[in-house]
Amino acid sequence: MIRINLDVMMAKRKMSLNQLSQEVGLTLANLSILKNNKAKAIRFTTLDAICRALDCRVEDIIEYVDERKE
Amino acid sequence: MIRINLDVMMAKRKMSLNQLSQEVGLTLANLSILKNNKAKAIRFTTLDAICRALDCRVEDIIEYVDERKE
DNA sequence: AAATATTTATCGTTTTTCGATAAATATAGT
DNA sequence: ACTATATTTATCGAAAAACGATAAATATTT
Repeated sequence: MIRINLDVMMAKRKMSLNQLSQEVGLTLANLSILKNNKAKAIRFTTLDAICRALDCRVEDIIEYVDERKE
Repeated sequence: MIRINLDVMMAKRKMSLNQLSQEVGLTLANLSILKNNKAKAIRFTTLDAICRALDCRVEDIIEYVDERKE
């Protein structure tokens, strides 16, 4: 199971959706979808832009949760 | 910049493309493309299947390299 | 040399992103 | 309660890309 932790990282950076959408170049609507785990895929260009904007790593945004263990 | 380290993880697990494609349910060709950083996006279902098959985390597969620092 | 593994390419279909936009809902401030 | 702001949700359409199927080229190993 893949979990999106974009909300956590945004909170750590005190960044709003509005700010992030400006920096990343994604619309508010689409960022919101990603943030709430509604997206089914992601382009590497988008992931790159998010990591850059939040100055974080991939694992801060996307997490694999092994459901065999949990 | 997003870097794919699938090859490293496969080596650690001594797993061939053939094996991995069986377990993940992707064709050899498409896995090869992903492994060699030719893919431009990834579905979370695919990422999930890869992490499960290799028993690893997202960051073992996908890495953000900050080009401002390197 | 032969078998095996991997890479690269092309075609067609399906899926999904993503922008644009609008409306609904939630949150915070006065 | 009202208002402004922020976020979520939804729909439409276009563009991008995954992905399967397949085949051929290349590399690797035995």
